[in-house]
Amino acid sequence: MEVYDDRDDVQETALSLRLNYDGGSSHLSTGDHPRPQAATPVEPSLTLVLPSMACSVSGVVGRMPSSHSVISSISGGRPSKVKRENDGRISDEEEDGAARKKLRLTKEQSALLEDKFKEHATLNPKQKQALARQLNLRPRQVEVWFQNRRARTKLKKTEVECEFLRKCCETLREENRRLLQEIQELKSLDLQAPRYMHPPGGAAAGTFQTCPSCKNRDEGGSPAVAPKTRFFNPFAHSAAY
DNA sequence: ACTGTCAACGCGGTAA
DNA sequence: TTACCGCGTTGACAGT
Repeated sequence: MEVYDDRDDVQETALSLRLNYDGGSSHLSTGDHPRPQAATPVEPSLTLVLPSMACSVSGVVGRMPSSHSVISSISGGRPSKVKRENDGRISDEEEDGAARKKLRLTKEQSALLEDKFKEHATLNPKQKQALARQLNLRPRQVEVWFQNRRARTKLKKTEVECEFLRKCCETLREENRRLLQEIQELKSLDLQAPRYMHPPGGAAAGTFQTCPSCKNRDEGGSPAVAPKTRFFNPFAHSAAY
């Protein structure tokens, strides 16, 4: 397969790096996925869309221009180590002795992948094959792109949640500060004012005076304060064993 | 030189 | 066993 780089400044470098990135046959089996197709394709069940991360490229979505039709951009760089995986299969890095170069997807490829990702965050084998054909990439590359894209989505979501929690924390801290201050103020008032108590039976006891509202109640008036609330005890409502 | 991004890898877990 | 996924990591590369 032909290789090029969409960045103008390095195009000549890329052209000198024509690697056989053919999607078909493949001795280029990568990672842990040089496997036959699954017998039962699984329909995607999840749809995740993060508009902020969607890359929109005007115009060219859906079909690659013919000039780009067999192209993935691979930029030049120093050779990396040739690695062999634990099952003996050869990774992408080993290609006629040439090291794997950093692949950069073209804008068109990225845009189409993003579009497909918006439709569904996972691909069944059929969709993967079709997309790979359409993009002139290997199915494995499409698969990896989707995996990384899901990871990015998750990371973004986590960041958003983290930010939300941070704001919640800040709000609660502020509320706490306010309540503490209120307590302080009430305490200082309490030191100046006479002390009242709410006697259980209505009778005044000890050294405390009965507060006006309790006095009112004891004298037959309607209580100024709400009756004592009963706290919900989750264990009290548990089913009998 | 440093840092962020991202394609790709390696491994463990899981479902069929 | 196979195919796939999530997760952590690596390394190339671009931008500063």
